[in-house]
Amino acid sequence: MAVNISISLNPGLYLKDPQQSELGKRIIKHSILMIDELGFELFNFKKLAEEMKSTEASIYRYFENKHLLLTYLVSWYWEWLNYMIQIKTFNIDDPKKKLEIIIHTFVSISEENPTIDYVNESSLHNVVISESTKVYHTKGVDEENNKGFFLNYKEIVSTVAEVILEIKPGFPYPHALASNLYEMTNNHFYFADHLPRLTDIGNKGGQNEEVEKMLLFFINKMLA
Amino acid sequence: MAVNISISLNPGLYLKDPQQSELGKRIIKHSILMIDELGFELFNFKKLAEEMKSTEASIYRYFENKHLLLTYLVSWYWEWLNYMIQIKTFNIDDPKKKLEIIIHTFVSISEENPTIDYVNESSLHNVVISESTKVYHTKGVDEENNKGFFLNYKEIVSTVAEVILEIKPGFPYPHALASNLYEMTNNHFYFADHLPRLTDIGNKGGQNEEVEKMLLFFINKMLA
DNA sequence: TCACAAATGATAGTATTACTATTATTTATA
DNA sequence: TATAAATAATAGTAATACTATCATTTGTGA
Repeated sequence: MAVNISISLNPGLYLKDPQQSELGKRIIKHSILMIDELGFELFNFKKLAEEMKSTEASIYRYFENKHLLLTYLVSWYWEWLNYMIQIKTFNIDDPKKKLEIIIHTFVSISEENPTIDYVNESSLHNVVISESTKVYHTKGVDEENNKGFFLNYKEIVSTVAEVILEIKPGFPYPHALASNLYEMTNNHFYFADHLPRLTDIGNKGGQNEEVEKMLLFFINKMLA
Repeated sequence: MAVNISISLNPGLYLKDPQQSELGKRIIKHSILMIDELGFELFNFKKLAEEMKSTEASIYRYFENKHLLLTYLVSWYWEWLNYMIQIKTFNIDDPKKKLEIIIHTFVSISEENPTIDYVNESSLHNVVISESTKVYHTKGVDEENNKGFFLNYKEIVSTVAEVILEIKPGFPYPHALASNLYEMTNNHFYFADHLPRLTDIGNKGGQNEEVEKMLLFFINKMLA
């Protein structure tokens, strides 16, 4: 069975929808791999063009610049995460169970069955962990926010916040706890790999389980 | 009384100690103001040189590049935070009280009496809030970490983690909770200003108090 | 106060980056 | 099979991120 999922994203992010053509899909595929490998600063459209045997000019027909390409990729991740959360919590009634599933999804999303062949989910998660804060830490945030570029992130937070309120009606910081759970996940994967003294997660195997356990511990305390 | 505090930082961060000369101090002063105003991406040494009536070449004699300058400024902030925490918790015995003082310091440090005339503490705090994750989210993290560039951050986390363990011996995630408290502070100031749906903090006045109250709520739950 | 070194300024130059423009060629489609 | 659309090939520009060289100013110790 070939499931054809197409993640639909804010058209302001691109000049031409990359999911609608072969070249566009190759841009997505190779940019994820290259940003994962080189980091965002050393990545550029010239290198990407060489790598994927195309030209700079062709890539510029899809994305205005590398910042918007990164924003596109991260939004893709956010939307994919939303999608997985919806599916996996669909017929769960117990909000506590829902939150556990959400946390499990935060932590292990990149190990799900690959859904789309031109996206290496594991590399994309690495990109998100290492580079995603750059998406909204710029002087252009407010303008980009007005264009709706961060709605996919807000949706995640909104979903989780609702579940938190179901578990504990009247909880005073549902959005903060929600965004914090998400940010913590990425931060502590990063810290464990690069700045281990900022976390208690080990940098050997079983990291996912450790982070998941920690997040569960935190929410159990917070929502006790 | 003129107190002459000189914050001592890792010499690997600069080519020539900017705190040892007038020009160096002007670099610190104007770079903080310009990064606050323009954001890190639009900031560069040419603009800085024009602004401070010096030359690019002179600035390059102090800092290898703008990334290391930002790292220097953020380290300055970390060390200043360390210093304030030491002073303010010096003769406090009760660890619970200590943690409350630490949290108050996280939140309101930029409103302390200015300590050093070439540093606008309020602008520097803005720079930290908006740009500091870029300091350690690069492909060079591991190398820079080996050079000890992030020790000042680790010291904060280590101090807070110890206090956490004093309050609750055996607490399983002291470092994670410590780094999370610090990161939350900056994140929620930023979210309140730019992405309000990711937080529950308002973007009107009294933000400091709101964030402080939230952090206190969190630690009370976590360490109950 | 002279001589010398150190710091800074002035100027120029290079490689790379981040694009834009133009024309040629290939591919899809009616 | 003609035509439009997409892509490739190529060239070019302005800005960025530096490096190099030499001139001038400033500080210092004899």
